Amino acid sequence: MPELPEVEIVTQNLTQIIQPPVVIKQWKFFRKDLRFTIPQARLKKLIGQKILKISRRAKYILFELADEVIISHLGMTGSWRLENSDWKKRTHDHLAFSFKSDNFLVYEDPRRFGFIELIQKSQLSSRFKNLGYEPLADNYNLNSVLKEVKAPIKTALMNQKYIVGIGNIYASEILFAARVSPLKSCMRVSDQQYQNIQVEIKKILNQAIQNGGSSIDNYRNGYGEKGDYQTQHQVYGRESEACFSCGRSIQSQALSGRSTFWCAHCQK
DNA sequence: CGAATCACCTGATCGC
DNA sequence: TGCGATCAGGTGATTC
Repeated sequence: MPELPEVEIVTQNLTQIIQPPVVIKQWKFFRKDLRFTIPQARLKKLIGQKILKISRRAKYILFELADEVIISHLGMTGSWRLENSDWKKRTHDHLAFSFKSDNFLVYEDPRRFGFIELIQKSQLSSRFKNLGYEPLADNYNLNSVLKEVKAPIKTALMNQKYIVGIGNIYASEILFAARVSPLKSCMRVSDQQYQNIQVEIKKILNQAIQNGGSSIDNYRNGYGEKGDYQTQHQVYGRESEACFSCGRSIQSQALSGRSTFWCAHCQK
C-alpha cells in the first residue's frame, strides 16, 4: 500500500513517537520470517544500542544506529504502531521492540510482503545502488532520465531505478495532473510533457503528504490513523466514473500487470 | 544485459 | 449462505 507519501508520514510519526536518540531495550518476535527471514539473533544483539535517527530512502524506513541500520519495508500492508502494557496482540502482529519501559513499537503486516533487514551503514549505498532519484529532494531532469526508455511512461514512473517512491496510485494521479497518457512510450513524451510531469510529481506527492496519505484499505500512519488523500484522487479507482475535468468516462486497463486509470480525452 | 513474468500472502469483494 | 475466482498500495527472484 504505502508509496512515498505514506512512508514519509510514517517515518515522521515514528521520529515524533520515539524521539531519537533512544536505546533499544527489548525485542519480541512472533514468527521467523516476513517476506524474508527476520534476522532475529542479530537484532537482539542490538539491545542496549541507540537508535540515533529515523529516516526514509525511497519506500524504505531506516532506523539508524551508530554502525548499523535497521531497514523496514512495509510491502503492501505493513504498519508500525505504538502500544503499551494494554497491548493485545493482533493476528498479524509479527514483531516489536521497546525503547522505554511499557512502550512497544509493533509491526503488523497481514500479507507479509514487508520485510526487516539489518546491514552495516557502510553497506547502505551498495544495498540501494539500484535506486533512482528522490523526487522531493534530488535535482534531476526527468526528460534526460527517461527520454531513451522504451517502456510506457507510467511503467517507467513506477520503476524505482529511475525515480523512487511513486507506486500504482500516484503514477496514475501524477499523469492525470500532467495530462499525459499512461500508455505513451517515454520516447514519445514531449519536452513540455516531461516538464509538466516533473512539476506534478512534486506537487502530488507533497499534497498527499499534507493530506495524510492515501488509505484505500490497510494504510495507517504511526498513530493508527487513516489518511485523507484517497478522497482527492482524480482517477485512481474511478473506472467508468466521470472525469472531474471533462465529464467523460475514466478508463481502466492493466499495464505491466497493474491497474491503470486515466481520462483518454484529457490525457494525450 | 534489459524486459517480462513469477512468487510471496491474507483478506475483501464479486459473480454464480 | 457458500464457494471459487479475482484483485489489492511492492519488489526481489527467476525466466526469457
